[in-house]
Order: sequence, then structure tokens, then C-alpha cells
Amino acid sequence: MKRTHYCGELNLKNVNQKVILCGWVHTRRDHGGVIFIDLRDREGIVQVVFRPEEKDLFIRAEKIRSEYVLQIEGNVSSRPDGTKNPKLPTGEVEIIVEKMEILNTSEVPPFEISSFSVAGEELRLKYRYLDLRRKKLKDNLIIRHKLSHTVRKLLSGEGFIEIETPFLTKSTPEGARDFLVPSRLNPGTFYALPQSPQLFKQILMVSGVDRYFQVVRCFRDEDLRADRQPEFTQIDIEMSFVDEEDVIATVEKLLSVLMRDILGVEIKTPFARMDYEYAINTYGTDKPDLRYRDVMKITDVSAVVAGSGFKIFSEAVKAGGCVKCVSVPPAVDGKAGFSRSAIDELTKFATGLGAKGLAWLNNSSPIKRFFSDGEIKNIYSVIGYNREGTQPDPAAPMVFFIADKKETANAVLGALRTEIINRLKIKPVLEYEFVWVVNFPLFEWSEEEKRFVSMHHPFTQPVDEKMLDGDLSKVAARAYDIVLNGTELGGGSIRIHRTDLQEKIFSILKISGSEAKDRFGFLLEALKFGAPPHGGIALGFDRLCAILCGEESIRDVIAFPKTQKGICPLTGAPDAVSSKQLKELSIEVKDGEK
RNA sequence: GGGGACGUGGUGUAGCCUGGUUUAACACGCCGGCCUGUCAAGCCGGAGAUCGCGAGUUCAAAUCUCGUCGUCCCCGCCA
Repeated sequence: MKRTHYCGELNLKNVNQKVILCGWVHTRRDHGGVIFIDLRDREGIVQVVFRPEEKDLFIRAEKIRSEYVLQIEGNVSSRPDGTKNPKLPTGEVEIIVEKMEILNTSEVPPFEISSFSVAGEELRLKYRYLDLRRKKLKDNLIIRHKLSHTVRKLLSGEGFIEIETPFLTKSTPEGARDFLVPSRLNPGTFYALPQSPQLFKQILMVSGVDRYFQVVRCFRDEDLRADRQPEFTQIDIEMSFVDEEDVIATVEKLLSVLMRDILGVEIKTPFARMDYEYAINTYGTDKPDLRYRDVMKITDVSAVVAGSGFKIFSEAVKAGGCVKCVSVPPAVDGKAGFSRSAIDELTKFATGLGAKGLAWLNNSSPIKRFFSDGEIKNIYSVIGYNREGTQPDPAAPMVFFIADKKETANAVLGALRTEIINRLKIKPVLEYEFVWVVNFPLFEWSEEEKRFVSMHHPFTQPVDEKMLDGDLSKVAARAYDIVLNGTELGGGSIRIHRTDLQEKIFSILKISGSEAKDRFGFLLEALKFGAPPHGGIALGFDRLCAILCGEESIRDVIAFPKTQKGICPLTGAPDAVSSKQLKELSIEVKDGEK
């Protein structure tokens, strides 16, 4: 006899049907004379009832414990009036058990499988199979599946074909640290796991594939974060004979359909666009969170404080820096205002990010005395607040200043904006806000390497080739990033499809001819054989999934994620291997090791 | 590489600042008993932690100090 239904799918339509269910014991309520068990499977929970009339069955049912695996056969019945449970989708029915088989027992789980308590993450990862029985995580995996399914369906419908690219490939300089895999057949050499299928997808364009996509695992051996795992998934897209608008339109269609089909949220297209320069100057980041509209935009007040008696400000400007600020209106701040200890904490936060200090201006600010009445009025005027006179004004915003190099001021104020929004629990005006960040510089100067490096990657086309002979910091890239709620979802560009231009970029990046040939020779070669103009994008699938699931960390949308040290508590990976394995790989075994 | 937070029965927390009436508290879970309509069942009883690990200060350390390990957040890093 086989299962006939999922627990979670039963309702009044099934009344009087004989059903066979399989599932785990979610909770049991033994009333002595009647035993209720909430039986759980992937689709949900249903109450099953053991009645004392069936004596043998009842005695066996008394032995049932949490997480036992049961198969039960019984009749679906409408619950008696007054015993219906509106909190449960199946709450109008229950199963009167006629037969019950314990398919497996279970030890007492190390933590409760419950929506009401969540164990520490390390323990949850060690017993991930139990954690994944929780509704929230199980639902996350289902949403993840729906997302990838919808992506494949939609892109296939748009004429894209999914092609698998190698996981064992070639290490390339630039970019993230590679994971390496030793080659047994070629002692002393290594494959690298791909950071992305970038070069392969470009080569597929040369092949005439025209429209490629892949939902693909990528690997980067860098430090982990809430939104960064060593292996992660991208929606990788590449198209031939297109410009920026084609890629952007494709992604807007994809994302808006996903938002509609998965969340039921209608997103208007086209999405907003913002220049990189504006984003940095106004939000202190290239991934601005626009859900808060105009709250706490960064404002430059250098001009109005340059001549002031406050030396920290005037000298910062004199030294070629700037004075910028964010302001928090009292309405947002709440009636309490910022306590001194809160200001101290924010100051610590700012200095921790490289600021020399954090100046603040309100009615009781100690720096107020360094400014003339006119200067104070002007400061408020620049941030868009009309302050008449210099009497205490309870409606005046609190203003936080950073006087520093432009880069530091922007970065610190951008982080401060996010921090204050979080601390004050400021409500977003919009739930989901997409924005394209465009007009990136092609290069940025690396102080560490004393050369220009690619901001995006070395295959990105400049807007104007002629600019490459001038000031390299002024060269704009044909690149675009898609940002959702302050998260960088992905980025792409129109690629270089001419060998001579690609070689020129490599030389600007101080990648020598021989190194370029050694590392990227196959790409340069491919470009010679009729490479079509092409471009594309890669979207962070885990990050998208996390936002749609309402999770802070991508670990909660990945079935088996790793800890911050890259460890899998479930399997214990990474682990030492035997000397035999190492010898086969021609890797030297140190003395004293097995 | 750096900054910060945390680590107390099986789980989640309190206690730590201000060392000693603490026999380390509470909730959940677990075990036993009672109970025929509960649904995060209820009532009664019980077991279970030398407070991550190590050293130090002290008459006395969960509590203070240092080190160490682990987890998490952030900077660097992530084209």
C-alpha cells in the first residue's frame, strides 16, 4: 500500500476519503484517552487522531515520539465544531487513524523542529537535514527551485539556450583568488575552478550560439560574508549583436517576471538608472538602497564651511578634501533624539571605517559656537532645511559631518546612512526598489599595485576608444550593475570583440604580451575568427533568492552552506587526505604526516 | 591581516558590569504519572550544566585579567 496524498494538501474536499499518509511526527498531544499527532511532510501538516476504541493501535500509538516516521491509513473527517484550527491550512479536517506503521524511530533531535525557536547556526548546520525540516528553510528551498525553474522557462522562451561550461578550467590572473585542483595526469599542474564562465560564454558567442544562459556554480577563494560563500550560483547571460539596452531589457523582463510569479509583486519597467558618480556622491556606495527615497542623502557643504572658524572643517577643505554630511529629521529620529551615548557609538562606528571623527550639529552641539549664525543658516539651507534665526529649533534635523578626503567622506557617510536607518528602524517607502548603476569608469588606480586595474573586468568595452590615449581615470565603461534594495544583484557589460582593442587593454593593465598570450591567448585567438559584437550579465542567484525569501544571509537559501571559515559542519570539509592520495597527485608529503 | 559581538543543562536565554546567601535561575525539550478534543495541549513529579578551553589575580571566579579555540557581523579582500 502506497501513499495516496501529501499531509499538507488535505481539506474538506477529501472528507470521507480513505487516505494513506507518510510523514514525520511534528508534535504529539497525548490526552490519555485520545492521542493527536501532527504529521508533517514536505507539503505541510495535518492532524491525525488515535481513538481508544482501537486498543492495539492505541497502545502502539502511545510509544510514538517526535520525528518518528509514520505511515498511517485512515479516513479524512471534518473536525467537530469548535475544534477547527484556523492557523492550519488543513485545520478543518483530521484523519481518524485505522492503521499505523512506524517506518522508523528517531533519537530525540538536538534541537526542536519548530517555527517558534531557532537554534544556533553552527548546530543547525551540523544537523542541516533536521534544520531543513523547518518550514521556513524548506519554503526557502522551494522558492529557490521556483526561481531557477522560472529563469530557465523564461530565458528558453526568449531564445536563450543553456550550455554547461567546464568546472575544471584554467587559472587566470586578475580577479578573485582561484580554488585549485591538482592534475594527477599532469604532475605539477593545476586546474582552477571557475570564478565565472566569463571566457567560455564569450567564446560561445564566437561559436554563433547567439543567446546563451546558464544557472551555474562559481567559485572564489576569498573571505566569506553574509552575502558571500566560496561557492555560489549565478544566472549567467550572454548575447550577440546587442548593445546595453538589449541586455538591460532582457534582465528587466526576467526580474519583473520573477517578482510577479514568485512574490506577486508588480515591478514597473524600465527600472531607474543612476550614474556611478552620482551614486557614490549621494549614497556613498555604488549599490544605493533607494527604498528610503530621499532619507539621508549625502550633501556637500564644503563651500559654506570652508571659511568658518571651525578649523577641522576649513582645513579639510584647504587640504583638497571636503566636508559632507547626512541629516536626520526629528520626525524620523523620533522624539528621543540622539543620546550622547548613541552619538559616541556612531562616532566609534565612523572612526572604525577610517574617519578621523564625527562632527554633529543640532541645538546642543558643541561645535555650534565655531559657526556664525549665517553659516549655520547656510548649512541648513544646503541640506534643504529653512532655519530662521538661531534660536533652538526643535524641528531642525540632526546633521552628521565627515571632513576628509572625498572617498573617505563618501564611504563613511554611506555606511553611516545604512547604520542609522537600521538603528532607528526607519521604514522603507518602497518594498523593492531596483536601480541600474551605469557610467562606471573602465579603470581604477591601484595604489597597491601602482597600476590601473579593471573596475569590472578586462573584457569590458570602453565607451570611447580614443579616450584610452588620454587620462585613463576618465575612460567610461560600457558596463552596468543591477542593484536591488542596496544589494548588488549583478553586473555586466558590452565586451571587447576585437583582438587589437583587447590587446591594448591588456597592455594598459600592464599584462605583458607574453602573459596575455599565456593566460588569455585562447580568447585573443578566438576573437580573430569573426567574433560578433556581444555583451551580457551575471546575476547573483543566491542574493536574489535571499531577498525574495526575506533572509539576511544567503546561507539560509543554500541547502548546505559553509561557515565563515569555509567549513561545512555537516561533513567536516575541508579535511586532511591520505598520503596515498597526495602521492598520486605528486604533492610532496611532509615528514611526520601519514 | 584588522575591528567588534557572542560562547552558561539537549535547545534558547538570565546571572557577569558591582567576585561570596547560587544548592547556577527561567522557558522549551526529555523521562515518569494523570487526563477523551487538543493543536506551541494541560496538571503533578523527575533527571539533566563544575558556566568553550587554558593560565593568572584572589581566602574565594560563570563573574575580573591574559591567552587560545569556535561562531557571527564588519573593514581589507571579493576584476
